[in-house]
Amino acid sequence: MAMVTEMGANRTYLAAGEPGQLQVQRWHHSDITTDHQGYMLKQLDDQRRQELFCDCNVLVDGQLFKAHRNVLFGSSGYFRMLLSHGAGDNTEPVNASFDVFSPDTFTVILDFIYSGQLDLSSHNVIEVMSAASYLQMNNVISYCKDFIKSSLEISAKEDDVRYLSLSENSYTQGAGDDNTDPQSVGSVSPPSALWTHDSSRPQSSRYLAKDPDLKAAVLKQELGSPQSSQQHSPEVEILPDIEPLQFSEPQMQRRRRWGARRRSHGNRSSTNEDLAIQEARSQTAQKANELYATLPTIVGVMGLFNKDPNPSMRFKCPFCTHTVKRKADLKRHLRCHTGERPYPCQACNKRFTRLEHLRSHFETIHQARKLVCRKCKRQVTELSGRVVCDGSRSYRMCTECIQETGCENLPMDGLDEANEEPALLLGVDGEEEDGHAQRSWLVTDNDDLAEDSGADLIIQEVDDSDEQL
DNA sequence: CTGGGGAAGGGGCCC
DNA sequence: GGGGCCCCTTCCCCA
Repeated sequence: MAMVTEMGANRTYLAAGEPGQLQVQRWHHSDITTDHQGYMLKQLDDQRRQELFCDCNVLVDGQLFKAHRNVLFGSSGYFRMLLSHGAGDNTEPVNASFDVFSPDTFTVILDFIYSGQLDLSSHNVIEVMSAASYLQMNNVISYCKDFIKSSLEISAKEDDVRYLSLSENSYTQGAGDDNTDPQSVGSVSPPSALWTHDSSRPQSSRYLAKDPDLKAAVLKQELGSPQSSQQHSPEVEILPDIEPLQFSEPQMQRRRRWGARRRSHGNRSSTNEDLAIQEARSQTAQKANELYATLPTIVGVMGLFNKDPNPSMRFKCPFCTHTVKRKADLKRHLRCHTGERPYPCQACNKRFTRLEHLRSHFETIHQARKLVCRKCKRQVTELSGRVVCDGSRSYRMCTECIQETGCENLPMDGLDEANEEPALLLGVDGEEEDGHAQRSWLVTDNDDLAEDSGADLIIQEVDDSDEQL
């Protein structure tokens, strides 16, 4: 038997027998496959709407939904477990009841199951994600995450390299300030979703699902839609009613870092870019607040989590599968999803999700509280070592290593760090930062610095909406 | 390319 | 509920 694959035609066929003999050919064409899958899904959806052959009754908060157990089985881990228990008896209709999400939410979920179209908006995405998590529909969770990410532009770390390259280009081209188009920077795509703009519909964004099965399922409907002629690939369309923000929080941090670097090189500007960042930050805070406002109604879930034999009240994160015992811990955890960083370091402008992280950062980076020589790693006492500054960073070095590296040859300005640091921390316009950055590898004589119990650390919990950059 | 070390981030839990 | 501590993992930089 010979198998021939024509990649170009995306066609595979199997030929049996010798030339001249009867050949059995099976051939597969992707268009036909997706066409057939879409057609079948459409048929099932029609049957559901007409309540034909429905063998599953789902009661959601008093509202009855009818569906096919095969479809639910194939779409949801929850239903897979539920239905597999009664797999032996397929004659009786299956009943399921939910009160942990609303009928509207289940309508969105069910429509997605039968059509591949997920009707997400900023108002329902949290609850849809929570319901999807409950129903163990990982693909829906993933799409909700992408929707939220794209809305908040909480970019993942995969974007770092691309962003930095953009930043480098923007900021190292001399007049980078005015040339920095927020749109160009904000166009970094979320890692698992592709966004494009439909020119026929301004102000809207289209979500391109990467799930091939989903694409196939949706293809039929797309082909049948009036817009299909404009499309080159099957897509799942989500029409967000909130505009994607221009900058994510990590992106803004990097912009700020680059901005500080530029300022330290004497290129100061605080006009359109700062305003754009301020606006974006304000929007991020607003979106986070909107998300928080919806949480109390959905995060409290009673049940078995992590195979805990004792059922207890735990709070489930609407963005992931993580559960915590305390609401306060959930609030803390949510910051890793919302991108909130309410604790800025006034010395270097880096922002943190927790006060303790800020404190740790400040003590490690700016106060040199570790009594270890940075070079030789030996213990350093106040007599055997000194604090050495490198830009905004401070280290301790033993006397021998200081002599080896030649740091002692650097000018010592007799700076009293204990008095200098609070002023530095209070500064917000970068002036102090500039002065500090110029004092590269200074050796200071202040030994009280390390033992000071953090009094130098001025902590401000900043309201993002009116923060000065 | 790889391994080590430091910094950052996140979870659990106690006060 | 907030603050803080401890522990672990991940990321990033550098040799």
